[in-house]
Amino acid sequence: MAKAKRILKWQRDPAGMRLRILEAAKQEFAAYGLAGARVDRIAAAAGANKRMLYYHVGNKEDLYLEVLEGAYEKIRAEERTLDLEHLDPPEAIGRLIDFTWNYFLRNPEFLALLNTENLAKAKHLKRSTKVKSMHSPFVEMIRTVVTRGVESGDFRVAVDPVQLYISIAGLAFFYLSNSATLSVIFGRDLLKKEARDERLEHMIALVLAALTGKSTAAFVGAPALPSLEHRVV
Amino acid sequence: MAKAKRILKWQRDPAGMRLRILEAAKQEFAAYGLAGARVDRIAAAAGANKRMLYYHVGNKEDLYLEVLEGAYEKIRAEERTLDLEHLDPPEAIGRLIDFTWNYFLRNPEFLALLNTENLAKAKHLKRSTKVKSMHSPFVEMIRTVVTRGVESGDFRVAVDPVQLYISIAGLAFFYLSNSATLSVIFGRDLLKKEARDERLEHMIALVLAALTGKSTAAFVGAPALPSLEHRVV
DNA sequence: ACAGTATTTATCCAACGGGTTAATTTCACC
DNA sequence: GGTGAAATTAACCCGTTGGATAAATACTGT
Repeated sequence: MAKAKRILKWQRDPAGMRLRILEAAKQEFAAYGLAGARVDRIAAAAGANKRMLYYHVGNKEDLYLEVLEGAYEKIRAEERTLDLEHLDPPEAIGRLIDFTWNYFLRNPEFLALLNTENLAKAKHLKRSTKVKSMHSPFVEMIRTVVTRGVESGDFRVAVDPVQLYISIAGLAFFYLSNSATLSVIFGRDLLKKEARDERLEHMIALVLAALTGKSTAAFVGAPALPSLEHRVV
Repeated sequence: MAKAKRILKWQRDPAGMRLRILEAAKQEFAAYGLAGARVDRIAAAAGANKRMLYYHVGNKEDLYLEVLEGAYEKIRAEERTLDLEHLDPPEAIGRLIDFTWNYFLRNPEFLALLNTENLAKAKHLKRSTKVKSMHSPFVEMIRTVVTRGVESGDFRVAVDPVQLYISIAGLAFFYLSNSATLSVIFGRDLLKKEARDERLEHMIALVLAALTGKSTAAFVGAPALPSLEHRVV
């Protein structure tokens, strides 16, 4: 019988395959956590065979660490393009908040991955050499903004940049990462457009009011005391 | 051979058993998440047999939901004893922050459970009738404080109580829940005593400064710009 | 063309893990 | 002191899952 060699059964594409595997793995780990993730599902979603994961990346935990490192690289890379140095300090902080918020919104897997890693007490991250090095520049960027703000008189207080960043990230992270449970217990959809806009305004107003001492219009104008009924929908 | 009936192999204690199972389950789910938790480990830790879980509570997910409900009940119950109504508004908010922070510190499993439930998109919580009802009073408690603060002139702004609570919780939650990864990334131990104290001060100062417009001593005096080196340790 | 290597597929398996069945022991009440 | 229900134990079942093996197929340089 003719062996029908003309029909290619598959093409080689190691680089592409690797990317598809990592992308599929990211979604899977984000959706189910490390323990809940299934290697077979990752393979299927990547249009690959399970064996390929082991060939291209390694075992489940190696795969997970690679995904995690990639996630950190991506956000820190985007942050580097923020160019806060050329804005006046309050604007710079506002922009950082805005970016952080929208990045978290656009990349919900990032939040889930961080939670997963913290459940594991960062044991994978500790093994990672890549990740540790990429944060000093980021902290320095914020420190510069704060220093400039204090010198210009825009900020009445000098805050520890790490403390400030954790606060900014926390205001956004908790809201989004826990939106499912918060929506249930407070009986309103925290992810709908108006709620998201309101949250962003609230966060910016809160942080800038504390830093500058001046109440922004947004903060004052926030939809306070919406009604006696807390279900605003 | 003598049957040695005198020696009791075990005693009945259904109520106690149930409690031990729930406590063991809480630790297990908090430590490993829902998917990572092992029914056998829970049984062992409870000093019980695996079969007992199914006898006293139900399957793994029922067990998990019961643990989760218990966790919410516990924090809301403690919050109810805060008695914020009798404090003047800034003090009341400070106290709420202080309580939230310390509760999270004392009950790290609570944070882990919430993360686990959010990974599951709150699908268990949605089935729970108990939990939804117990949050309105809590929101009203905060709303009252805010209203009083605005009326007394202590607060220059009226904030949505839900928004405010999410911010307070977020400031504490993110720091503690993510302390493992953050400690690695920023190269300093965020859980050591001084760091914890500093964080609490920072949070109170941040929120109160935003609400009252007045900079508190604590906020100004925060260990800002610790040095050019961000590793403070 | 051809050899050698890189990539992919098709199976297999041993361990694990949730859940169940059935037998055993304790205790409350008569 | 006997009896039946409640509580507990021990043993097993069976689908799942991470990982491994070996064979097949495509590509590369010569």
